[in-house]
Amino acid sequence: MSLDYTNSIPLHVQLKKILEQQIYNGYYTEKLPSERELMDEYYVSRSTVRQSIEQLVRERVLERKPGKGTFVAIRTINDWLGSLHSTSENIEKMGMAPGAKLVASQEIEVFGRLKDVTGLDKAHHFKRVRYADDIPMGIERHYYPVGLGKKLSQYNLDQEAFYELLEKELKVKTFQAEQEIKAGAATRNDAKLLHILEGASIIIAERKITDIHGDFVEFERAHYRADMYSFKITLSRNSK
Amino acid sequence: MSLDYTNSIPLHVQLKKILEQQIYNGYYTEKLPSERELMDEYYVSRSTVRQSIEQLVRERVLERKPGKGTFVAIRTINDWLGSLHSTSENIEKMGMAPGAKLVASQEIEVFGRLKDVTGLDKAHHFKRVRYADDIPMGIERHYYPVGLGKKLSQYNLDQEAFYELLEKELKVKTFQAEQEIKAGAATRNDAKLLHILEGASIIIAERKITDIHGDFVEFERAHYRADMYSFKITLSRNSK
DNA sequence: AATAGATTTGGGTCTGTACCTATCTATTCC
DNA sequence: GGAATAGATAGGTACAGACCCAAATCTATT
Repeated sequence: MSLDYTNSIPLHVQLKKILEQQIYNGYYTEKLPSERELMDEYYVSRSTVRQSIEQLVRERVLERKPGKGTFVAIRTINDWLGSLHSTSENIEKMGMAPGAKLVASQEIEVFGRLKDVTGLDKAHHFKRVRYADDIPMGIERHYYPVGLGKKLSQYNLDQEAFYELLEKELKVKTFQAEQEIKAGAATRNDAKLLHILEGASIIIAERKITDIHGDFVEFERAHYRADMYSFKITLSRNSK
Repeated sequence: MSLDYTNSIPLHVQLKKILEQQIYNGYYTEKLPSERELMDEYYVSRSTVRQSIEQLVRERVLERKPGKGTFVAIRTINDWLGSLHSTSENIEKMGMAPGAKLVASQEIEVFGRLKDVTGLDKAHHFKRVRYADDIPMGIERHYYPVGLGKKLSQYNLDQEAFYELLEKELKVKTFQAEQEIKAGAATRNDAKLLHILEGASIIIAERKITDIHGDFVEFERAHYRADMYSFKITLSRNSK
């Protein structure tokens, strides 16, 4: 691929798109050519190359290491989801051991709201209980396309793995997450699993994750004990 | 103020800091000098000036307008808080009219957790009920340093104003917000105001806002009806 | 064989220059 | 008076060259 000099689209924008593509297509997975090499490859000046790369660094797609080179930034899904998901770390800070137990894994028919959100007819459903030490803290229900679910079900899910599996083992390229946080009351079933009273307050987090192409990857609905779980977010005026 | 050429701190970083200072000190409130003027003022090249400005544009402190100039970006507090606070807009989208009613405004002694968070002994406390059409939706409790509270209490707070007042009238330069979202149960008092049953699920949002110097500005604790209110957040891998 | 020093490679900073397009204003010509 | 045009101003793009720091590697001396 090469740049179109007659096009009115700035060269650094064109180059940025090309590099981005090559990264997401897996052509570059680690180290990129040096800035000077890219100059020669695309017949542009170093500042143009640098402008393209700067963009991608800003968007956290690339990382620069002085003296070494420019690298594809490998951010785990938890890195960017982490800004929200934080409270499981808090549990660790409190000196408690986080854990999880798989209580269900099956293919199901999908209908209602779940069908609207996911766009699926059938889904693979995983149900896990989350623990802090031995205290049940929340119930997580994960829904995946059947193909993906089948693959996932071959792993041992009695751990904190899910997202790591998606990324590292199954090479799913997650991209965007929409999250909604609300409150509700525990059903009888919830209550039993969480060792709380039926009707007690729970905090409900729903999350839909899509990949780079906008395709559905996962829907999660989690019910947490209100007395054990909260979400923390820090916002800053200049989003440094 | 001028740049230190002997210093090992890059010129564009030094310049950035100077500009940032001047903005936050109110020296620049609208239009900045042109890039070429800044070149002459600080004896640096245009690209260095541009680098400094680019940084600030990225952090949403400045805005560039081709053919016009570079301007201080005037973002209201709701612009950046908005990424979370969203559901009051949802109510508007549902065709309902948002409203508020002040039910208390007084100076109080502060203790316990509130004292820890705010670092105050006394505070001014405002209590408001939020409505969607005529349905009570949430109770907001705002706590301010007494001086600020006194000023605020002179305005008509039976509206959606608070943050606009802080910014436009009182010129408070808010900067950072820490927000925590959890669930809880309605107290008898809550229940009465919200027209729900005692013990019903509510969603609790606590927010602490500090200014540029890290000084405390506001603490808010809001109780929303779980069936009327939720928080939505969209996260993206490359935070474009 | 070990280590101090030079070399190479790579990003970081900075200058100067040139020309582009967007905006606004003042002037000129119907 | 109103439309077309020419400047002036401001940011946007792009190039070339120079020199600085960081990291890794090679090399020569101890």
